[in-house]
Amino acid sequence: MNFTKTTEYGLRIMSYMSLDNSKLYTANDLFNNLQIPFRYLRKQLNFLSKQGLLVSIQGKQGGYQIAKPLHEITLLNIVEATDEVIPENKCFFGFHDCPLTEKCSMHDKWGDVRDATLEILRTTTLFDLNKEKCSINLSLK
Amino acid sequence: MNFTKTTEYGLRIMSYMSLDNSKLYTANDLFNNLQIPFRYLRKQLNFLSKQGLLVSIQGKQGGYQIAKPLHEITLLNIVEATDEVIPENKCFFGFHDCPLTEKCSMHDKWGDVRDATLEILRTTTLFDLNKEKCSINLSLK
DNA sequence: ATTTAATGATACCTTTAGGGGTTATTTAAA
DNA sequence: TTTAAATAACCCCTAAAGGTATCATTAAAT
Repeated sequence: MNFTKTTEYGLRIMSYMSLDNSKLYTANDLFNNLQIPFRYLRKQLNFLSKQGLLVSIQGKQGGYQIAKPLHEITLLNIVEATDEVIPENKCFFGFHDCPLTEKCSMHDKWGDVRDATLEILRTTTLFDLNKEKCSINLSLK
Repeated sequence: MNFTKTTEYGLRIMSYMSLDNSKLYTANDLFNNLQIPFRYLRKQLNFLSKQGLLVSIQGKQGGYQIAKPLHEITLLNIVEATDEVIPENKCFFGFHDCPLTEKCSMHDKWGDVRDATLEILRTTTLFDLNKEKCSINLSLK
């Protein structure tokens, strides 16, 4: 009942980099500021680049940068890139042939929660995160 | 962004057995009606018994039965028994030292979703599931 | 008493998420 | 043109979740 570490790291990386999306961040820089194991961070930066969320620049003075305008990247984009997203019609009890047309009490209740979750992920962009004061800086040691 | 299989199975088992909580269900019976691998099902029935959610009766004519009145078992009880409990104040970005007193936009938004999720799990009992028509039967092949 | 139909206990196997190590490749700067 | 600072690629290790196999124990029915 959580995001995977990979998704969590993905959200953390992208949100941190969105604080200044014109800047080129090195893996070392991110390692020093985020609480992510170095090798795993490297692997994931690579992955996020291949997914088109980051642009990577090789060589000396290289680094990573957010690939698109902040308002074009939603949290759902990040979650989808790093994990399987909850299918829209997933049965609460995990029956793969639970017909959505047949309503059980959990279908409705759970559907509401799932929809609310997805709605937030879908409508919140990296730009939105920084509109208001965000504690990302504060939350780092 | 899902329950674990173990939690999903737990919910499935308990909800199915709540259709008739006076009945003694054998592992074989449950295997024939739920879509859970037999050996794993056996292990989990054992586990749920130790957790006090089921009562097991050994020997010929034995089986499993829900341990308490249906209205005394919430979905959260089942989730907590089979998975790590969802922390109340978990930072969306997974920073373990993210201070809740400092508000970032995600803290509020995500907090609302998390609260709604927990509220449903906490307030829905096995009794509630069967108040309304439930498609559990229909969802089985 | 013996058989039989049930659960209990335990150890093992498999897959995958998370993490680590090493060597190549790129490119700006000396 | 060599060096240094960066990313890329590849392979391996570990722990935990999910799943399997086997044998022991219980207790009703014969």
